[in-house]
Amino acid sequence: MPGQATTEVTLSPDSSGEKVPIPTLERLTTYLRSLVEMRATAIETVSSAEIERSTGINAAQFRKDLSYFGEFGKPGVGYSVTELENRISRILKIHELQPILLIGAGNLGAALVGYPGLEEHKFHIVAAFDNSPTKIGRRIGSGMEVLDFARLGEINAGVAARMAILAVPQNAAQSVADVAIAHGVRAILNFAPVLLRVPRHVIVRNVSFLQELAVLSYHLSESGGNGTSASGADKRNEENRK
Amino acid sequence: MPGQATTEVTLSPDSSGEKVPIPTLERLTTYLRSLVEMRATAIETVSSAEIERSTGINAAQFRKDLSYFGEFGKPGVGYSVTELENRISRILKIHELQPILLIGAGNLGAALVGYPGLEEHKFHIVAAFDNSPTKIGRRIGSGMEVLDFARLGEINAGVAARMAILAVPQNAAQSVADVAIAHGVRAILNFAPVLLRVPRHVIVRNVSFLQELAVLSYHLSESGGNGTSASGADKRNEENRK
DNA sequence: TAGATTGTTAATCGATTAACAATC
DNA sequence: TAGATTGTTAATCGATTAACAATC
Repeated sequence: MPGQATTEVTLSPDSSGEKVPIPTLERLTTYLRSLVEMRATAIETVSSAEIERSTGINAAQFRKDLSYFGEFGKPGVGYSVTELENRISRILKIHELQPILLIGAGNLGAALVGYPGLEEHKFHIVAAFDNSPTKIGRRIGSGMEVLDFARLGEINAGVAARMAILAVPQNAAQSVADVAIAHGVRAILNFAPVLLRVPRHVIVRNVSFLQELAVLSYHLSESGGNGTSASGADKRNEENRK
Repeated sequence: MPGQATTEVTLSPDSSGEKVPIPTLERLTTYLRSLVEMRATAIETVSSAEIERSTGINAAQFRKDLSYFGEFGKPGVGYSVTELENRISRILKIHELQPILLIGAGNLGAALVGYPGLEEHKFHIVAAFDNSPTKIGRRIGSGMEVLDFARLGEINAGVAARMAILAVPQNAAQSVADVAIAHGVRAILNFAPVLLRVPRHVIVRNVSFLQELAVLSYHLSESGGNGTSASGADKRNEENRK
């Protein structure tokens, strides 16, 4: 159970001294989304069984996930929607604006700047960079000017962002990451299909459309022309209506 | 080991009758990418140790992953780069063009149509749909016309795509998915932050930027505001696992 | 042959789920 | 109180990794 070979942060993930599994963190956003919806519908209290119904995530899983961070509910009653929402936001550090640098202002970069969910969750793209003269000076999203990538250091000295989104071509990704890291970036969301080599204190998450499509493609061929069903894709996609 | 409570496809994932883990499928694309690069460098043979170096994925993991699909290498020698590349492509059914419908022609949709990796891996977006009059008739990517979503059935009767990418707003996602499924779509890559309820024979994969950012945000706060790294300056990397 | 590297089994590690005592 | 639902422990399930006999 406790420490083994790995890096071991042991900064107390919150209450218990246990390391929080990544899948747990991923699910927290799902709970959050559900809670926001419930609040919008003026629902005040929610049980783990109701969370299961609305998110597809097992109720025991939900309770276990929360247990890494303390106690949140009242036995026999459930959870306060607003309180739980607040606490999860704090756990994920998205209760306050989180400044982010966007590097790469192509189609994908533009899509991200315009993505409505970001601001809603307090993720704030504070600057967009590109190194192409045809893009520098143009505006993407709702009026954000694309800056010369060469100015990243100068700009980040002011805004002090620790997160960056890399939406650059494969061959540029590593060198761009190096520069970003040199100027204080410590967490990278990488859209380029490359293994980024980074110092130990930097965290990288990769998003790969191709990977997702390939998994679908495989299952499509597996379940054959007939409908044998491929057991669970990702979530629990049972249920139908209509 | 063999059958238990789950759905159990038992259509032979390929050689062994075992169910292939999703993480294995995800890694196959990574291997593929690496192999393509090696072929470009005229490397003819590769060992699992070399795969580990280039992808960051454990050599035993690589061999185990392949074992679900048969035997690929020669003991003492390694794997033929081109042969392995071909076989993985076939496993993922991306050795031949895979037609895909794009639904939602906003920024994100446009980014996907323009994404160079797609065609490279034989994923072919054959039609793009939207229901907004301001988008219908316009062209995205390199000249693909945006069609009225109402025409999806008609169009898919011709192209017979089984995969769809959903890049629509949250509130439209479910109804759009229903329509797509009614017209033959059986695999969905969903970018909207919603739990899609679909019939059992349909597979969904979700891509959530927010989830990824949240995980980064959490870790950022965990590893502390100060620089934990007492050691070396900037570079000298460590590999980045998952 | 000697050295290298595979494919696979077994050991480990980690995550999910079921079960239940505690408690509102 | 009786019923509901939590938080947590224990059981299960699944995935990763190490180890090694087989073999080129």
